[in-house]
Amino acid sequence: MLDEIDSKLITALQENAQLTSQELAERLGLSASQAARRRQRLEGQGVIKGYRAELSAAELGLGVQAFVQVQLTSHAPAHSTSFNKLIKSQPEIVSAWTMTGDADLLLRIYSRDLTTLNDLIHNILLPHGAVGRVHSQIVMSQIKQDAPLPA
Amino acid sequence: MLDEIDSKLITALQENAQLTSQELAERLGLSASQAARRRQRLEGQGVIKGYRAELSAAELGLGVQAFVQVQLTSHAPAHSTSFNKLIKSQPEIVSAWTMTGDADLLLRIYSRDLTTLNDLIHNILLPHGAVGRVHSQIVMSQIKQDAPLPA
DNA sequence: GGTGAAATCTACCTAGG
DNA sequence: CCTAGGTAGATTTCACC
Repeated sequence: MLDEIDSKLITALQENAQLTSQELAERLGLSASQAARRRQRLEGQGVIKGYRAELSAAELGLGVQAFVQVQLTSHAPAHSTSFNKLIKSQPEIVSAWTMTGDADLLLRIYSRDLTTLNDLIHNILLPHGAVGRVHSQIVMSQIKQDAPLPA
Repeated sequence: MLDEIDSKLITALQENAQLTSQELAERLGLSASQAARRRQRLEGQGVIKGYRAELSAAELGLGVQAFVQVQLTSHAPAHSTSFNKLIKSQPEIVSAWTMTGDADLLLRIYSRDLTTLNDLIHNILLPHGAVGRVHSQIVMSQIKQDAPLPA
Protein backbone atom coordinates (compact mmCIF):
# COMPACT_ATOMS: atom_id res chain seq x y z
CA MET A 1 0.00 0.00 0.00
CA LEU A 2 2.83 2.40 0.85
CA ASP A 3 5.92 2.31 -1.27
CA GLU A 4 9.42 3.49 -0.48
CA ILE A 5 8.73 7.03 -1.64
CA ASP A 6 5.60 7.28 0.50
CA SER A 7 7.62 6.25 3.54
CA LYS A 8 10.19 8.94 2.91
CA LEU A 9 7.44 11.46 2.37
CA ILE A 10 5.68 10.81 5.67
CA THR A 11 8.98 10.73 7.54
CA ALA A 12 9.87 14.12 6.10
CA LEU A 13 6.46 15.58 6.95
CA GLN A 14 6.68 14.27 10.52
CA GLU A 15 9.90 16.23 10.92
CA ASN A 16 8.59 19.34 9.19
CA ALA A 17 5.02 19.68 8.04
CA GLN A 18 5.76 22.98 6.29
CA LEU A 19 7.93 21.57 3.54
CA THR A 20 6.74 22.89 0.21
CA SER A 21 5.93 20.54 -2.62
CA GLN A 22 9.16 21.68 -4.25
CA GLU A 23 11.26 20.83 -1.18
CA LEU A 24 9.51 17.50 -0.79
CA ALA A 25 10.09 16.76 -4.44
CA GLU A 26 13.82 17.37 -4.10
CA ARG A 27 14.08 14.93 -1.19
CA LEU A 28 12.05 12.29 -2.99
CA GLY A 29 13.52 12.66 -6.45
CA LEU A 30 10.20 13.62 -7.98
CA SER A 31 8.63 16.68 -9.56
CA ALA A 32 6.74 19.09 -7.35
CA SER A 33 3.42 18.13 -8.88
CA GLN A 34 3.99 14.44 -8.15
CA ALA A 35 5.08 15.13 -4.60
CA ALA A 36 1.92 17.20 -4.05
CA ARG A 37 -0.20 14.46 -5.57
CA ARG A 38 1.27 11.82 -3.28
CA ARG A 39 0.73 14.01 -0.27
CA GLN A 40 -2.90 14.53 -1.25
CA ARG A 41 -3.38 10.81 -1.72
CA LEU A 42 -1.93 10.03 1.74
CA GLU A 43 -4.14 12.69 3.28
CA GLY A 44 -7.19 11.28 1.53
CA GLN A 45 -6.35 7.71 2.61
CA GLY A 46 -6.16 8.88 6.20
CA VAL A 47 -2.50 7.93 6.58
CA ILE A 48 -1.83 11.60 7.33
CA LYS A 49 -4.46 12.61 9.88
CA GLY A 50 -3.51 16.25 10.08
CA TYR A 51 -0.84 18.80 10.82
CA ARG A 52 -0.19 20.10 14.32
CA ALA A 53 1.96 22.76 15.89
CA GLU A 54 4.42 21.38 18.42
CA LEU A 55 4.87 23.64 21.42
CA SER A 56 7.64 24.00 23.96
CA ALA A 57 6.33 22.95 27.37
CA ALA A 58 9.18 24.83 29.04
CA GLU A 59 8.29 28.08 27.27
CA LEU A 60 4.69 27.68 28.40
CA GLY A 61 5.81 27.41 32.01
CA LEU A 62 5.05 23.70 32.25
CA GLY A 63 8.07 22.52 34.16
CA VAL A 64 6.86 19.12 35.30
CA GLN A 65 5.88 16.12 33.24
CA ALA A 66 4.46 13.02 34.86
CA PHE A 67 2.83 9.70 34.16
CA VAL A 68 0.20 8.68 36.68
CA GLN A 69 -1.17 5.17 36.95
CA VAL A 70 -4.68 4.97 38.31
CA GLN A 71 -6.35 1.82 39.54
CA LEU A 72 -10.13 1.98 39.56
CA THR A 73 -12.08 0.38 42.41
CA SER A 74 -15.14 0.04 40.29
CA HIS A 75 -15.67 -0.68 36.62
CA ALA A 76 -19.33 0.17 36.72
CA PRO A 77 -20.35 2.19 33.64
CA ALA A 78 -21.54 5.10 35.78
CA HIS A 79 -18.20 5.36 37.51
CA SER A 80 -16.24 5.02 34.28
CA THR A 81 -18.10 7.72 32.42
CA SER A 82 -17.91 10.15 35.30
CA PHE A 83 -14.19 9.51 35.65
CA ASN A 84 -13.70 9.96 31.90
CA LYS A 85 -15.46 13.29 32.12
CA LEU A 86 -13.17 14.31 34.96
CA ILE A 87 -10.14 13.46 32.86
CA LYS A 88 -11.40 15.38 29.87
CA SER A 89 -12.13 18.42 32.01
CA GLN A 90 -8.54 18.70 33.25
CA PRO A 91 -6.33 20.46 30.71
CA GLU A 92 -3.17 19.35 32.50
CA ILE A 93 -4.04 15.76 31.61
CA VAL A 94 -3.04 15.69 27.97
CA SER A 95 -3.45 11.97 27.29
CA ALA A 96 -5.15 9.03 28.98
CA TRP A 97 -5.14 5.37 28.08
CA THR A 98 -6.75 2.24 29.48
CA MET A 99 -4.18 -0.48 29.89
CA THR A 100 -3.81 -4.19 30.39
CA GLY A 101 -2.03 -5.25 33.55
CA ASP A 102 -2.31 -4.19 37.15
CA ALA A 103 -3.07 -0.53 36.52
CA ASP A 104 -6.26 0.36 34.76
CA LEU A 105 -5.37 3.78 33.45
CA LEU A 106 -2.29 5.71 32.50
CA LEU A 107 -2.43 9.50 32.47
CA ARG A 108 0.11 11.79 30.91
CA ILE A 109 0.27 15.12 32.69
CA TYR A 110 1.97 18.46 32.14
CA SER A 111 1.99 20.71 35.20
CA ARG A 112 3.40 24.05 36.16
CA ASP A 113 5.26 22.64 39.15
CA LEU A 114 5.20 19.81 41.69
CA THR A 115 2.70 21.61 43.88
CA THR A 116 0.24 21.91 41.02
CA LEU A 117 0.73 18.25 40.16
CA ASN A 118 0.13 17.17 43.76
CA ASP A 119 -2.98 19.33 43.91
CA LEU A 120 -4.33 17.56 40.86
CA ILE A 121 -3.60 14.12 42.28
CA HIS A 122 -4.76 14.67 45.85
CA ASN A 123 -7.57 17.15 45.44
CA ILE A 124 -9.05 16.10 42.12
CA LEU A 125 -8.17 12.53 41.20
CA LEU A 126 -8.10 10.78 44.58
CA PRO A 127 -11.43 12.19 45.86
CA HIS A 128 -13.25 10.62 42.92
CA GLY A 129 -15.29 7.64 44.03
CA ALA A 130 -13.94 5.20 41.46
CA VAL A 131 -10.27 5.89 42.12
CA GLY A 132 -8.29 3.38 44.13
CA ARG A 133 -4.53 3.36 44.15
CA VAL A 134 -2.63 6.09 42.35
CA HIS A 135 1.02 5.83 41.48
CA SER A 136 2.78 8.80 39.97
CA GLN A 137 6.16 9.01 38.35
CA ILE A 138 7.83 12.25 37.38
CA VAL A 139 9.73 12.52 34.12
CA MET A 140 13.35 13.37 34.81
CA SER A 141 14.72 13.50 31.30
CA GLN A 142 13.86 12.50 27.79
CA ILE A 143 16.11 10.03 26.07
CA LYS A 144 14.07 9.86 22.91
CA GLN A 145 11.06 11.90 22.07
CA ASP A 146 8.62 12.26 19.25
CA ALA A 147 10.39 9.97 16.90
CA PRO A 148 8.53 9.47 13.64
CA LEU A 149 6.25 6.46 13.52
CA PRO A 150 8.05 3.55 11.90
CA ALA A 151 6.88 3.65 8.30
CA MET B 1 4.41 36.74 28.42
CA LEU B 2 1.50 35.15 26.54
CA ASP B 3 -1.78 36.97 26.42
CA GLU B 4 -5.26 35.63 25.81
CA ILE B 5 -4.96 35.94 22.04
CA ASP B 6 -1.65 34.08 21.99
CA SER B 7 -3.27 31.23 23.90
CA LYS B 8 -6.08 30.97 21.41
CA LEU B 9 -3.60 31.11 18.57
CA ILE B 10 -1.47 28.22 19.80
CA THR B 11 -4.55 26.18 20.65
CA ALA B 12 -5.82 26.67 17.12
CA LEU B 13 -2.47 25.74 15.58
CA GLN B 14 -2.22 22.61 17.71
CA GLU B 15 -5.52 21.49 16.21
CA ASN B 16 -4.64 22.50 12.69
CA ALA B 17 -1.22 23.81 11.73
CA GLN B 18 -2.38 24.61 8.20
CA LEU B 19 -4.68 27.46 9.09
CA THR B 20 -3.89 30.45 6.92
CA SER B 21 -3.23 33.84 8.43
CA GLN B 22 -6.67 34.87 7.25
CA GLU B 23 -8.40 31.92 8.98
CA LEU B 24 -6.41 32.50 12.15
CA ALA B 25 -7.31 36.16 12.05
CA GLU B 26 -11.03 35.37 11.88
CA ARG B 27 -10.82 33.14 14.95
CA LEU B 28 -8.82 35.68 16.92
CA GLY B 29 -10.65 38.80 15.85
CA LEU B 30 -7.56 40.29 14.27
CA SER B 31 -6.41 41.27 10.83
CA ALA B 32 -4.47 38.72 8.80
CA SER B 33 -1.26 40.69 9.08
CA GLN B 34 -1.50 40.85 12.87
CA ALA B 35 -2.24 37.14 13.15
CA ALA B 36 0.76 36.36 10.98
CA ARG B 37 2.93 38.67 13.05
CA ARG B 38 1.92 36.96 16.28
CA ARG B 39 2.60 33.56 14.82
CA GLN B 40 6.07 34.66 13.73
CA ARG B 41 6.78 36.07 17.17
CA LEU B 42 5.74 32.82 18.88
CA GLU B 43 7.88 30.84 16.46
CA GLY B 44 10.84 33.11 17.12
CA GLN B 45 10.40 32.89 20.89
CA GLY B 46 10.49 29.12 20.64
CA VAL B 47 6.96 28.71 22.00
CA ILE B 48 6.09 27.03 18.71
CA LYS B 49 8.87 24.52 18.10
CA GLY B 50 7.68 23.33 14.73
CA TYR B 51 4.94 21.78 12.70
CA ARG B 52 4.53 18.04 12.33
CA ALA B 53 2.33 15.70 10.35
CA GLU B 54 0.26 13.41 12.55
CA LEU B 55 -0.08 9.92 11.12
CA SER B 56 -2.61 7.18 11.66
CA ALA B 57 -0.91 4.27 13.40
CA ALA B 58 -3.70 1.97 12.26
CA GLU B 59 -3.25 2.90 8.60
CA LEU B 60 0.48 2.20 8.92
CA GLY B 61 -0.27 -1.28 10.18
CA LEU B 62 0.80 -0.51 13.76
CA GLY B 63 -1.93 -2.28 15.66
CA VAL B 64 -0.34 -2.44 19.11
CA GLN B 65 0.65 0.36 21.41
CA ALA B 66 2.47 -0.31 24.65
CA PHE B 67 4.27 1.32 27.52
CA VAL B 68 7.23 -0.63 28.85
CA GLN B 69 8.87 0.09 32.16
CA VAL B 70 12.50 -0.90 32.34
CA GLN B 71 14.52 -1.18 35.51
CA LEU B 72 18.27 -0.93 35.00
CA THR B 73 20.60 -3.11 37.03
CA SER B 74 23.46 -0.72 36.54
CA HIS B 75 23.66 3.02 36.28
CA ALA B 76 27.26 3.02 35.12
CA PRO B 77 27.79 5.57 32.31
CA ALA B 78 28.96 2.88 29.92
CA HIS B 79 25.80 0.87 30.43
CA SER B 80 23.56 3.91 30.15
CA THR B 81 25.01 5.18 26.92
CA SER B 82 24.93 1.77 25.29
CA PHE B 83 21.31 1.32 26.37
CA ASN B 84 20.41 4.77 25.08
CA LYS B 85 21.93 3.85 21.74
CA LEU B 86 19.87 0.68 21.68
CA ILE B 87 16.71 2.67 22.29
CA LYS B 88 17.50 5.17 19.59
CA SER B 89 18.21 2.40 17.11
CA GLN B 90 14.75 0.85 17.48
CA PRO B 91 12.18 2.67 15.37
CA GLU B 92 9.30 0.98 17.21
CA ILE B 93 10.35 2.82 20.38
CA VAL B 94 8.99 6.27 19.66
CA SER B 95 9.63 7.88 23.04
CA ALA B 96 11.72 7.12 26.11
CA TRP B 97 11.92 8.91 29.43
CA THR B 98 13.89 8.47 32.63
CA MET B 99 11.60 8.54 35.62
CA THR B 100 11.57 8.93 39.36
CA GLY B 101 10.20 6.02 41.32
CA ASP B 102 10.75 2.32 41.12
CA ALA B 103 11.15 2.06 37.37
CA ASP B 104 14.06 3.81 35.77
CA LEU B 105 12.79 4.14 32.24
CA LEU B 106 9.50 4.33 30.47
CA LEU B 107 9.34 3.41 26.80
CA ARG B 108 6.47 4.15 24.46
CA ILE B 109 6.23 1.60 21.69
CA TYR B 110 4.23 1.14 18.50
CA SER B 111 4.36 -2.36 17.08
CA ARG B 112 2.81 -4.23 14.23
CA ASP B 113 1.38 -6.91 16.49
CA LEU B 114 1.91 -8.64 19.82
CA THR B 115 4.47 -11.00 18.36
CA THR B 116 6.59 -8.13 17.14
CA LEU B 117 6.30 -6.42 20.52
CA ASN B 118 7.34 -9.57 22.36
CA ASP B 119 10.28 -10.01 20.01
CA LEU B 120 11.45 -6.53 20.85
CA ILE B 121 11.14 -7.10 24.58
CA HIS B 122 12.60 -10.58 24.79
CA ASN B 123 15.17 -10.58 22.02
CA ILE B 124 16.36 -7.00 22.09
CA LEU B 125 15.68 -5.29 25.41
CA LEU B 126 16.09 -8.12 27.91
CA PRO B 127 19.40 -9.46 26.53
CA HIS B 128 21.02 -6.08 27.14
CA GLY B 129 23.39 -6.23 30.09
CA ALA B 130 21.99 -3.27 31.96
CA VAL B 131 18.36 -4.37 31.82
CA GLY B 132 16.80 -5.85 34.92
CA ARG B 133 13.08 -6.13 35.34
CA VAL B 134 10.80 -5.23 32.45
CA HIS B 135 7.10 -4.62 32.87
CA SER B 136 4.98 -4.06 29.80
CA GLN B 137 1.44 -2.81 29.55
CA ILE B 138 -0.57 -2.81 26.36
CA VAL B 139 -2.80 0.10 25.50
CA MET B 140 -6.39 -1.04 25.21
CA SER B 141 -8.10 2.21 24.38
CA GLN B 142 -7.56 5.92 24.41
CA ILE B 143 -9.76 8.02 26.63
CA LYS B 144 -8.01 11.26 25.80
CA GLN B 145 -5.29 11.77 23.31
CA ASP B 146 -3.15 14.57 22.03
CA ALA B 147 -4.98 17.30 23.85
CA PRO B 148 -3.40 20.69 23.34
CA LEU B 149 -0.93 21.73 25.98
CA PRO B 150 -2.65 23.89 28.59
CA ALA B 151 -1.83 27.43 27.51
C1' DG C 1 -3.88 47.74 10.08
C1' DG C 2 -2.97 47.64 5.01
C1' DT C 3 -0.52 46.61 0.47
C1' DG C 4 2.02 44.51 -3.28
C1' DA C 5 5.77 41.62 -4.95
C1' DA C 6 7.27 36.93 -4.56
C1' DA C 7 6.38 32.36 -3.48
C1' DT C 8 3.24 28.56 -3.37
C1' DC C 9 -0.69 25.60 -4.31
C1' DT C 10 -3.84 23.23 -7.23
C1' DA C 11 -6.39 21.94 -11.11
C1' DC C 12 -5.71 20.86 -15.66
C1' DC C 13 -2.98 19.41 -19.59
C1' DT C 14 0.52 16.63 -22.16
C1' DA C 15 3.89 12.84 -22.61
C1' DG C 16 5.59 8.10 -21.96
C1' DG C 17 5.43 3.11 -20.57
C1' DC D 1 -4.78 3.12 -18.70
C1' DC D 2 -1.89 4.66 -15.10
C1' DT D 3 1.91 7.38 -13.52
C1' DA D 4 5.14 11.41 -14.15
C1' DG D 5 6.19 16.20 -15.42
C1' DG D 6 4.77 20.93 -16.78
C1' DT D 7 1.92 25.26 -16.72
C1' DA D 8 -1.23 29.10 -15.48
C1' DG D 9 -4.66 31.14 -12.51
C1' DA D 10 -5.73 31.68 -7.73
C1' DT D 11 -4.18 31.93 -3.06
C1' DT D 12 -1.00 32.99 0.59
C1' DT D 13 2.91 34.98 2.75
C1' DC D 14 5.96 38.60 4.29
C1' DA D 15 8.60 42.75 4.20
C1' DC D 16 7.51 47.32 4.09
C1' DC D 17 4.47 51.47 4.57
